[in-house]
Amino acid sequence: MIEYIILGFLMRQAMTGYDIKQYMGYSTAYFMDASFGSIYPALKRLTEKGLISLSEVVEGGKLKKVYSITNAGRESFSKWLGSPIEASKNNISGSLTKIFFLSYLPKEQAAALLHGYIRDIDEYRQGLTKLRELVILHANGFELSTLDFGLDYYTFIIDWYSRYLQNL
Amino acid sequence: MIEYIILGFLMRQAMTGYDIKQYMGYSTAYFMDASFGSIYPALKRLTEKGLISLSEVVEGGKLKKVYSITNAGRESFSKWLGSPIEASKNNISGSLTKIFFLSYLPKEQAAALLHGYIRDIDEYRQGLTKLRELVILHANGFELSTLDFGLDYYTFIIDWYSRYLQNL
DNA sequence: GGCGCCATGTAACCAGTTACATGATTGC
DNA sequence: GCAATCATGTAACTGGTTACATGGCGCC
Repeated sequence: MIEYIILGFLMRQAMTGYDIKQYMGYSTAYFMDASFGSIYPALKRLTEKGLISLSEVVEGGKLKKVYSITNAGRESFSKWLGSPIEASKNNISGSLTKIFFLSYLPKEQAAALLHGYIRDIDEYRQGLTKLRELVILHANGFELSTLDFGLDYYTFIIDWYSRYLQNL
Repeated sequence: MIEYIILGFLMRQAMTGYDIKQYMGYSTAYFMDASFGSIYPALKRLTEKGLISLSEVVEGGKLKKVYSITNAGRESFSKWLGSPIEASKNNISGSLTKIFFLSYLPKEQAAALLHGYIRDIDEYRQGLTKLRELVILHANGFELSTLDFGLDYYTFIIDWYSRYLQNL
């Protein structure tokens, strides 16, 4: 996940590891805020894979490693961005990360992606309704309400993304 | 987390590791579904800590390890259940796990817990509103909408738990 | 005799976080 | 001179998952 966020950031401009952390702080922070302990190793891995490249710069006496995305990196990022959003798990971060970078996807492809996500969530919600019939036989009120939260929650997600899709 | 779920299940009745997995499948599965690879080691740890105890039973030729919660375990569980629900992170599972076991908490304490959670989420939501003013200066529409999702999402959470609190 | 379920467990892996270590620059 | 911020990095830990290994029972 963190690797794709980094690629996404580098799509806009070259950055250092420190910059990336800073930028996260006032952009994706609320749904995704990685630590240096995951950013620096991720930059290392991405460089080894050839998806980004670095140039070492000395600025104000400090050594800076400025990373840029390569063509292979752009390709990898686009492939990931266009792939379906996983609906199965409580994965707000996963879906929001794609929304965040959606400007890098052609409009029709973005619409298709959201459409598929809404369909998958709806399917999952229907599965929950079936589960509810089973659970109601043995669960107490408290236990049942966690399931009802789930139903309401997925309804909210479906509504929100449907509205979002219309405004696209 | 998994350790507290196990303690919660054992509050109701003694169970084997396999039972726990089964029971999760038709109760907490949609927000929390652990694998055997985390259940068995957790049972081992809980036993070592003295929070649960086991009796080995041979039933139908199969060796079963039936686990029961100890007094220390009950105490640990109640302490955890009564402690504040973390509002800071996208932690649906965390809050739902407590809702699921809320019947083990005295009504007033349950109400206080939910009340505190709603207050914390509301505070967090206000922080997001402030962040939005900052973000709007440099973000594009897609980037901003992830933040708007956050605002709508926390509004949903607040509404849901407020309604829940009233029906308690 | 083979499939599906019951039942327990371990080893390797994963995607991160926390805490630590280092050192330079800027501003009071 | 010392605190805050800039800047990079590693080691140990965390809380799991996946895949594997083992074996017995019931049923067709």
